[in-house]
Amino acid sequence: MEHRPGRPRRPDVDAAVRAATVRLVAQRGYDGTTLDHIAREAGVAKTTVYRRWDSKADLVLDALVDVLGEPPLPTGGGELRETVGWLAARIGDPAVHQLLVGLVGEAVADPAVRAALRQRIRQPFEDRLVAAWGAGAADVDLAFDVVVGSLLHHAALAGSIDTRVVDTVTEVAVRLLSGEA
Amino acid sequence: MEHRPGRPRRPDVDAAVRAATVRLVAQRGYDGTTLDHIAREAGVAKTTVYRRWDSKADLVLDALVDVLGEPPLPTGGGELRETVGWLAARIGDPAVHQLLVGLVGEAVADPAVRAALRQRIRQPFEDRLVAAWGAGAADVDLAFDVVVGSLLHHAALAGSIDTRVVDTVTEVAVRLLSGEA
Amino acid sequence: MEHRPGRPRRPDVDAAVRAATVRLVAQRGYDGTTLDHIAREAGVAKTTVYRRWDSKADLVLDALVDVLGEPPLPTGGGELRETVGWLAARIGDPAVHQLLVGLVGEAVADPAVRAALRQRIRQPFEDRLVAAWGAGAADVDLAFDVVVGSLLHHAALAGSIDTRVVDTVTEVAVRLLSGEA
Amino acid sequence: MEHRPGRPRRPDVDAAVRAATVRLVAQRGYDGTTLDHIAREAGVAKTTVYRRWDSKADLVLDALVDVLGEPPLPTGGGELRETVGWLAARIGDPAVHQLLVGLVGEAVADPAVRAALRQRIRQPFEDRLVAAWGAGAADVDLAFDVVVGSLLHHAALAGSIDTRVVDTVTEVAVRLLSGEA
DNA sequence: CTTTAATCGAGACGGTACGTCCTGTCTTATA
DNA sequence: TATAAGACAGGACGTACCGTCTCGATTAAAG
Repeated sequence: MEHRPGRPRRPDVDAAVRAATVRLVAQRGYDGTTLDHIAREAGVAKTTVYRRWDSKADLVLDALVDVLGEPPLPTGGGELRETVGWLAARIGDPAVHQLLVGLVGEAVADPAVRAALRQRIRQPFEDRLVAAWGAGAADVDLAFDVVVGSLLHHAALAGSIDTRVVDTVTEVAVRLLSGEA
Repeated sequence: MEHRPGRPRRPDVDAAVRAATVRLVAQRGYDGTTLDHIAREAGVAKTTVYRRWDSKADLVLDALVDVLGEPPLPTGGGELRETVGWLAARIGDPAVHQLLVGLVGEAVADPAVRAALRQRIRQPFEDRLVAAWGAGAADVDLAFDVVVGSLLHHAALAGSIDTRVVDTVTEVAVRLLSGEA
Repeated sequence: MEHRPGRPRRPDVDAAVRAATVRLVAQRGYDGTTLDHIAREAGVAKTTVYRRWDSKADLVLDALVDVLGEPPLPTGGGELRETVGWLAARIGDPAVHQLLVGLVGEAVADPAVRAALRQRIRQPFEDRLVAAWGAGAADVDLAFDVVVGSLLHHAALAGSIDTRVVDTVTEVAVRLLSGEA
Repeated sequence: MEHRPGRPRRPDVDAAVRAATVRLVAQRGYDGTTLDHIAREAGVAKTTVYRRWDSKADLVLDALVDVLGEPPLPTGGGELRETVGWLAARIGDPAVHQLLVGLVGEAVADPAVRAALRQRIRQPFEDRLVAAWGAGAADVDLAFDVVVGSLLHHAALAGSIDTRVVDTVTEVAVRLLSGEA
């Protein structure tokens, strides 16, 4: 039980700021959301936000990890479709795809965001599937890109996500992972 | 042969500005590229750019349409794979995916960009496939989203595009369009 | 009659910003006056202020030169007392000493402000006396420092300026300049 | 011999903090000196500084009183010129005028600083002269403002203090106090 | 050959977000 | 109670970018 010197950070701030971030980005998009606005919404000074996260991208990624949740544990047979379906459904959540599409935009120009996105979003998903199914890492990466990329792009062009598309994309990814490609 | 009164527009400006846009966005990304910078690079005043395009998004879309080119005409049998493969290969061009990913980011917040992207990028592709193959518009849209979305997302997370991925994604899309889904 | 290219600067902005600066600094002091506040008060964007003046000190000095006015022209005999008395009276104006004391504070740390203060405030006064009276530049500088310094310090410690002090300081300076020191 | 409950204050802290303040303000000026910086330089936590002094101005004033020292005791005839000359010479010390000019800047906007400056800097000087010489308080105040104000202003515009100026100003003040005005 | 009308270059302008800095207050554990 | 360490609120700073505007100068066709 270690004690670091100095005043401890307020324990509720992280959650409040993340929640404000999710709420505002879902409403107004990544670029339309100001750090000043997030701070005010969370009832916190802007300096406090910058003390805990290095940048807007860092904060949004953290909020995304939080709101995304963890892939379900394998519960018997058929968990492949279950896991992939869970991912597709999560992307369907407007909060999730708004946060994600903003980060993808940053990732193009910033290798650090790129790496963080791979490690904190794609990796847990990959770990689960590799462990439970013995799938190849490269195949899982591809399936992930197909599910997330297709649905994100669909959402960007259509404004929302059609359930039929979710199902079809899930089907495609499952087939890719089953080695039928 | 119509003549509007007043000084005619310099005929070479459009091409120069588009070329500067492609070059700069490919190098520095969408957000990292300034309109002042584009204008200077093209040897033109910022006013001239805004007289011809309504906004940064409008200009970038135009530059993208230009650099993307047109889907190849059907040349006999097998043009389905040919057309889809052409699209996938074009996304592999760094200039293309840099321009596109910036626009997708804008599209999320701006319905006008959304509509323009659908009409000027996806529509020509769809028209070609529907005309030549009798495919359903909804299926073509889906295939388009899978190809473009998957590859864009792959590029965003990896920094570049792997040829193996291009091939696999093409295969998946062709299968979707062949009605085997 | 030269024409520089580009949109000409709005001709009324300089005066409006200077006036706002004088008004606000007189009320709230140098440190208590924000550039945002000045801009808003002048009905102008902050960027416009920064385009015309390099820094807060630069702007305040300009406003001071404006509100200080010019030493009176010699009108016959006795203009020595007249000129010195004019200076002392101007320092008595709250706007003048508020602006000035702020600049003196900056001058201590910033040689550029120091030089500007010497050139734009003290020089015109010195020129007048040297030209009309043949006084030595060093003596005039000293007299200037005594008048301005004493009254500024008096104002800083008392909160306002006593007329008796103005008269005595004027007397001292005149005597210094008359060569009786 | 009173004992207050709790841990006693470290006895060396006051001196260390005052010394750090003098050193840093002399080097970088009042505004250029941070309380964080002072604390670090003194090897002390910022909290400790704020427990002992109410504000930056309060601390700097205290450091100034310390570094200024006390006017010399009358040693027979001629102590008027001696006392005034001592004051003028002390202002010539860069540390003294850097600290002082910063405080004068604060005094303009803050009546508390004004009062403290009068009481802790000017009062001892006044007391000495009134007691030993029977001079009027108003005259002493004026002489003080002339000496301090003139030299401070001279230093601010010139960057340093010329000895000739110190002598002349001393002379002027002595004459003012001798009732020859 | 003058008028008319639109273009171009150059740069000012409003508005808004950025990320940094500093003061003074606070909250812990430890002495 | 003092201290070290550091979190926190609040607010100013100066910079950057977008899209609009206002000029003078240019260029062609129309009168």
